[in-house]
Amino acid sequence: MIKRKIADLDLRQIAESGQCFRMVQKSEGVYAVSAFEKYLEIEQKGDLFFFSCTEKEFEETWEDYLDLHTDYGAIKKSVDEEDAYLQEAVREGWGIRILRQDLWEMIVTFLVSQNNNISRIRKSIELLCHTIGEEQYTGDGVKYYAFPKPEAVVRAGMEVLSTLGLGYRDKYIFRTAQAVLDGSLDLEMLRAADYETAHRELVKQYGIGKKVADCICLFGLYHIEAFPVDTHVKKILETHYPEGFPHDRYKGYAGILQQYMFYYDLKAAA
DNA sequence: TAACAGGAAGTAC
DNA sequence: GTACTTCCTGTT
Repeated sequence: MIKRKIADLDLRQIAESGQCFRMVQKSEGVYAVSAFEKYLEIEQKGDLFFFSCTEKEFEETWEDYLDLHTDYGAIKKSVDEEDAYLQEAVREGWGIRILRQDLWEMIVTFLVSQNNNISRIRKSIELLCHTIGEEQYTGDGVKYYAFPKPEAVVRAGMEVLSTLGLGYRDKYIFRTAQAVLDGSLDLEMLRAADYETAHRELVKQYGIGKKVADCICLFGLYHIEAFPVDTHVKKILETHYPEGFPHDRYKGYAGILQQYMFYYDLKAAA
């Protein structure tokens, strides 16, 4: 168990921001997350955080996962003071960060996300992990499931995938897993590529369009210049930025601002 | 109940 | 290139 004081971080906001689907609330201020075949519980008390891991694991995995090396205070400060909408969105989602999540997990997750809603996405991903993910235990004996690798997806086959309630998305996942195994989709190449190249390669894949590719670039490759436009963001842009979003002002990190806006819109709808 | 949900593929022009 | 339809299924 280690303790840290961290600014610009709120677990509830991140868990509900639609960028990750395996961070669940255990109790008031306590969240559990499974990523990179590891499991972590975090308790938040204001800007104080308690992590259920060793110093070593924190530095090797979770510090980076939570993007703690990025100065979100500076990003929020850069927001145009005249832009009342964006100011309000940032005030509402002040503790959001872009998690540095696993690429393969994000590919599958955002394939599932298409024409879908958050609660159902969460259930589908959890069922997928429970059904074909590897069963694992923490040092304290807490059981959890790792996210299934491409090998596990191919091994399961369409027979199993089709029972998971994924709808027509099951074949996208199966064929993408096959593509990773046969080398036609090279994850290492994607990790090394710049945003434009990664996006171009991703949309070649069956089931991955422009929007899903942008989500994968933003959440799976940390290309924070990627700016996914879904139906919600499209409406936001039409309503608040009829002249177009000021991409020039926020060149290189517009994706982070997209996340504040998306979360704000989600909260407004609730 | 029928429509909808953080899109993409397939088809028709 | 752009417009339109269809695709699975849990939820409301």
